[in-house]
Amino acid sequence: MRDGGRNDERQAAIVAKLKSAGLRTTRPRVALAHLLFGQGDRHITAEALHSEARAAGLSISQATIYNTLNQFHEAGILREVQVEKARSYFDTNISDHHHFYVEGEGRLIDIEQNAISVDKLPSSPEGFRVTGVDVVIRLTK
Amino acid sequence: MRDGGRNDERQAAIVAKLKSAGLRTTRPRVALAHLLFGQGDRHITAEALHSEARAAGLSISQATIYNTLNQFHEAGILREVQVEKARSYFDTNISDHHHFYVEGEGRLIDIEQNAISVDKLPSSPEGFRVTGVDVVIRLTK
DNA sequence: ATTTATTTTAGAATTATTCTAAAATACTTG
DNA sequence: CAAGTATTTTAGAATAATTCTAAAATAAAT
Ligand SMILES: [Mn+2]
Ligand SMILES: [Mn+2]
Ligand SMILES: [Zn+2]
Ligand SMILES: [Zn+2]
Repeated sequence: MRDGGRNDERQAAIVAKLKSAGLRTTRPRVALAHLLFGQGDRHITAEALHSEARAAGLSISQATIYNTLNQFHEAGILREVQVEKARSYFDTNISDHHHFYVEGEGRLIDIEQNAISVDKLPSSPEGFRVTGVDVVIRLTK
Repeated sequence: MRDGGRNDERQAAIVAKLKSAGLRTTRPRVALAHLLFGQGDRHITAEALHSEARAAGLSISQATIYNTLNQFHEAGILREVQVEKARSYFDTNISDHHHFYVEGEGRLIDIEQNAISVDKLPSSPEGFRVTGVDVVIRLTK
């Protein structure tokens, strides 16, 4: 059952992504990278990713889920978003952008950076440099 | 040792604040309110407040620290700020404003609302309303 | 004063996340 | 390829912030 090599291309793209992030291409990492990066931008928690992995028939430990998410984050191919107490979201969209956060549903929605103008930033305190600007607009029904 | 009634005034102000927030004025609540509101705007964690209380000779349980912070928050006299995984900050400044967050030090610094112009907010998804706009500027040395 | 409703508390429970150290796997070298 | 070495994965325990439980203490109402 060939497909003209389309799957091989996706596979190669994932492998290249990990390689160029300085990460070894192990089976669990490649599989999780497929779930994370294979279907457009996503915002996902560790537990949700673990469920998805199990649902996909993969047997990957919880520790590996956390290790992998943290490694991807440190390697710069995932962004960590802090919107609620006690649980991190990981964002496959690493471009500069902001978020709507739907309270109760626990859902994040991207806002393009230029949809908000964060003008005239106050100057940072002496001796510090800006490592990120996070805008979260909280929503309810 | 009189002081012209200045302490009584502060005490009365605290009591009035709790009353008008619909909260009973119990001894632990009044004592914590003094620590929280008696020395200008602050950003503090539950654990830090507990330490301060002990240092001030108060014996207040951990559960009461959490209960009180949550009640003050629900009553609208404290704001809860989510900047790092696994730990909440409570902010005695409940006006609309934003924050610098100094990573590593765990310190929050207020930014007046009009020091940043969050213009042309994108319209919220159909059926939702905005309950808050949080801007966090992360800093490092 | 008595009664009733609320609050405080010690300690246990919960939950996301990290740690540990041993087994498995990936990469390198001969 | 065959060892050897470095990295990764894993089960399960540990950690840490927060919440829960249910009983004792306190506050408000009668
Ligand atoms: Mn991280
Ligand atoms: Mn709360
Ligand atoms: Zn996003
Ligand atoms: Zn503040």
